[in-house]
Amino acid sequence: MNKVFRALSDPTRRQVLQLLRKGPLSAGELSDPFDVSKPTMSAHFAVLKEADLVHAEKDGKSVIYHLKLSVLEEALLGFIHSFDLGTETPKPNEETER
Amino acid sequence: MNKVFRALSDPTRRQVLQLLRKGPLSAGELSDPFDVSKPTMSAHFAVLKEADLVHAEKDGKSVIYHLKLSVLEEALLGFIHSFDLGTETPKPNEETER
DNA sequence: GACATATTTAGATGATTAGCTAATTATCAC
DNA sequence: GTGATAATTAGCTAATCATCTAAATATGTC
Repeated sequence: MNKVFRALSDPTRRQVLQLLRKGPLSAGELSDPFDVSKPTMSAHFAVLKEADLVHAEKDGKSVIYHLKLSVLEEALLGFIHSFDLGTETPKPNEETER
Repeated sequence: MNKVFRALSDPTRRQVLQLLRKGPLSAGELSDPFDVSKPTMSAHFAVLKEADLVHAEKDGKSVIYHLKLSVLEEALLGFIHSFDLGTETPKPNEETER
């Protein structure tokens, strides 16, 4: 969960996730709209993968990235719900990592 | 919105927000549970303030911090909803900052 | 095998970040 | 005003981060 928020802290990575809304895209296709080098984009993909927000699948010369919407939703909605004080399980404290 | 995600990327800051769930707390009270120096916590508060996630109010010698739940919700739910493609207003693209 | 294409790894750099201690500012109580 | 308490600012450091170019690793085509 820490990794999810860390991954989401970069605008480029958030935009990559948005691009994946409509369906899987290759690393190249995902990189095209951005004005940064391929290696830089590759590093962004690695962060998203590490956070389990995307799944990478090799297809010939390409690598196809799939959005893992459920992971994104669980992290964000889970966090938001922890503030609702009523819709939430009596889980008084979590997130003591660092 | 970029600032919100940036602010949320740190576990300490997320925990500060959690502490503020039940009501306003002073800088000192917010710092107590953490094993870092007061100045460091003060810097965290500044980031949260900058993201508009908290409101600071001076009260005598103390500074009382209030959670701005609406800002948090709008940012996170807004982002999540942009993936739902159906529950969402036709706002095709946003977040082009950086 | 030689070449082209797609992506990642290696290695370096400048900027940002979280952390600290020491000093400063603000407020309250005598 | 002195002294105590609460919080922030100043100044520094080590670690992390986003970025780059060049090189390496597939994979497919001829």
